[in-house]
Amino acid sequence: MSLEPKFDPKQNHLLAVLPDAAWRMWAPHLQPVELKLGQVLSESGSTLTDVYFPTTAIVSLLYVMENGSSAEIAVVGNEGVVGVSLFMGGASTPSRAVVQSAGSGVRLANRYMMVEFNKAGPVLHLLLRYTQALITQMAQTAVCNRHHSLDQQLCRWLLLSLDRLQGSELVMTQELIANMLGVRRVGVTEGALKLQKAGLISYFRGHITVLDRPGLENRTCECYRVVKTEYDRLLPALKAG
Amino acid sequence: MSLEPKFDPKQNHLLAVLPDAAWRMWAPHLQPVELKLGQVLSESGSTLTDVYFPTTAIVSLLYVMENGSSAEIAVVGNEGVVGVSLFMGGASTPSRAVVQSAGSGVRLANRYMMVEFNKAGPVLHLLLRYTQALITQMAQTAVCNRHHSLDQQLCRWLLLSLDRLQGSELVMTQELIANMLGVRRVGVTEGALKLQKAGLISYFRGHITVLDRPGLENRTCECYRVVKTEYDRLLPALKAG
DNA sequence: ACAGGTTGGTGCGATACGGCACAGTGCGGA
DNA sequence: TCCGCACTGTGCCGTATCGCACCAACCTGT
Repeated sequence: MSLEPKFDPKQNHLLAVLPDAAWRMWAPHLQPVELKLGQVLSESGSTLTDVYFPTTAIVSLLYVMENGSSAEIAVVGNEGVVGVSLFMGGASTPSRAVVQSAGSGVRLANRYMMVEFNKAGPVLHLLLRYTQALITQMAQTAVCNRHHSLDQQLCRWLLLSLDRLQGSELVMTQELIANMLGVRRVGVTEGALKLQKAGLISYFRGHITVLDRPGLENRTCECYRVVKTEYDRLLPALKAG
Repeated sequence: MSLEPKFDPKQNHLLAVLPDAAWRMWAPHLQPVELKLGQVLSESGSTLTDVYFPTTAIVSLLYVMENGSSAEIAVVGNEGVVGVSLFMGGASTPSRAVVQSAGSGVRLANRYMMVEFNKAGPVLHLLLRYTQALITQMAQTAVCNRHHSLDQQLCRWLLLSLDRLQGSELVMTQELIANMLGVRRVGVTEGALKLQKAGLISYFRGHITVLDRPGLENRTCECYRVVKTEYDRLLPALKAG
């Protein structure tokens, strides 16, 4: 074996604990790659063709907003793998994977990963696609907490809740909403007052009615749309229902 | 069928698009349940025994901090399922599932879910456990963005990066760290200055050396520990490596 | 009809962080 | 050797949000 030790794939902990049979399947197809600082392993929204197992490099999962500012959602080193969306069945994610600390890793083409994935049944596939949508929601929650105003987050929260109900009324006190958003109750009061004065919602003692849904969508940040789009993309069958 | 229409399991979109064969397996075991406002479906850290498919209810995934304040990580309605950690192979998560809007749902005991899960091979199982750890990291990023100071987040970020490197040096400018955390570069400068003056780190033109790791752990918030613990729990084989 | 709890609204000072501008300092290429 | 750039540090001001305290309106049960 002429690989330099620094390219030993087993430096990646996931590969290190792979069952022997799987290791023998994958080993010939693992390509050592040098990962340079700032290198983009996968662009937001693009279809992935490979997964990367970092050995000494560190990769950041970064969400870049429309205005250019960004936030790291998670970090992946030799304990993990970049390209989770492939075996989750989603093919892409709304975040960018960028090398945060230069080093090495190994690349595996999607098709080998798929052999494993395809052993699972359609039910698990469905559940995993849902889970990927859930991951997007979590990531966007992190971004939103970082960058957007309480008012925008309130709109986002109302819309996400509304999407999961039939009518246009929410039974929900401002105190509870505050707990959900992780802010003061008073903050929600102030935000809700603005929305009410703008004629977008009306509420009374724990009952919130949305009067102008497009109005809410205008006020909220991109986060709502990103999450919504991703649910629709990953679970298209649900749109009709 | 004597079920009231409001307990029709197919109101849940995931169940609605289930392949026929799977539906026939599961249908007899789906128990209609009423979900009441504030009801806790799963407590943080406890081992799940059932998954819940909401039909008309909405469930919040809530992270409750040690000091009692909280933040919603994600919301689940009739488009999804509560208890993702079961088919991810993790059995529990550090967040609480609480009913945000009363309504109905159906419950499925873990063992039926496991039939599907077990069709997948050990490789997918490993990858899914990793993914669940990644989910925890994302959720904690959201919580941290909401509740903790830039200084604490900086410590958390340094520690998470350090865990993925060999030595105690990071090659990383303050500007890049700022992009990761989603804050101003100046904010990182100020935080790093404090850490340097406290003797915890030293840095020079893009090279950061951690001098006192326990000191950093003391300064950071619970988020670091939660994430670390969850990685160790879900991927115990990696601890030795 | 009254008491007590729940829900929503207002006020006020403290502060952490953002935006912006600019200065010092060391490295590295021509 | 010198210029330019990258990295870090400082200052100033605006503001969103927090913590806390208190009040007003309304509902519920006895």
